[in-house]
Amino acid sequence: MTDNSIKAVKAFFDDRPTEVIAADCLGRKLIYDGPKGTVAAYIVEAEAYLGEQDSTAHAYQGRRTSSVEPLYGQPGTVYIYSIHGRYLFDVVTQRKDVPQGILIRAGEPCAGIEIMEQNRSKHGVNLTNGPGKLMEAFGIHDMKMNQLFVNACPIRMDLDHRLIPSQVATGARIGVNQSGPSAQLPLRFYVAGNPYVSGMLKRNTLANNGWQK
DNA sequence: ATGGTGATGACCT
DNA sequence: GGTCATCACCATA
Repeated sequence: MTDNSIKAVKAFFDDRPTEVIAADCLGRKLIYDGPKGTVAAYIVEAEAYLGEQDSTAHAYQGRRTSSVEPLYGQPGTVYIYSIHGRYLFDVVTQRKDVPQGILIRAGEPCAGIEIMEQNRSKHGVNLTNGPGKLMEAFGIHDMKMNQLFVNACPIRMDLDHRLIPSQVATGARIGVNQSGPSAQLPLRFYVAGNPYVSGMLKRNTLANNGWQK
């Protein structure tokens, strides 16, 4: 976690539409330096949340309570929240006071798989094919990193080495409030055919897990 | 006291 | 393997 990588990550999460950033996260390596060792996964699914004008977003209509305050921080700020007794991991996009962000929903493990199996008591796709599962696999089960900064805390993104999806698929976001106007927007992005995408059916998986060769 | 951006296991095919 | 009802967790109010 050098100053350089902090700068790079901040630039990555700034100055582009949030949906572009979400799609560009696919294939990026998410790393966590935890107490049991280093674990990492290639991001295979991410969703964009467009803040004040997005009826599914925590900051809809400018809602600004202490719980959503991290969303108003610098690009690259970590926003962790709990739901259904799980912890979900977001990264803030856009400049300060523009409360947009992306939710990382799933990843393909690439390091520390034994640690993840231990943390999850599961194996295979069930390790990381959901937002809560991914965090549990990483061994993150509190909000200590909430409001910290990617690459300046034990969660890092490696922007130098990545996989390229053969095809990026889009769809409506999962589990969002259906009552508002934004519910059906195609702001969910995932690697087509990757078995670690949440809800991915076996019959729809592709060769090479949907990555370019 | 409340409710939500999930996950599980039972049951069916 | 796929579908669905049910679960209880914890942060916030």
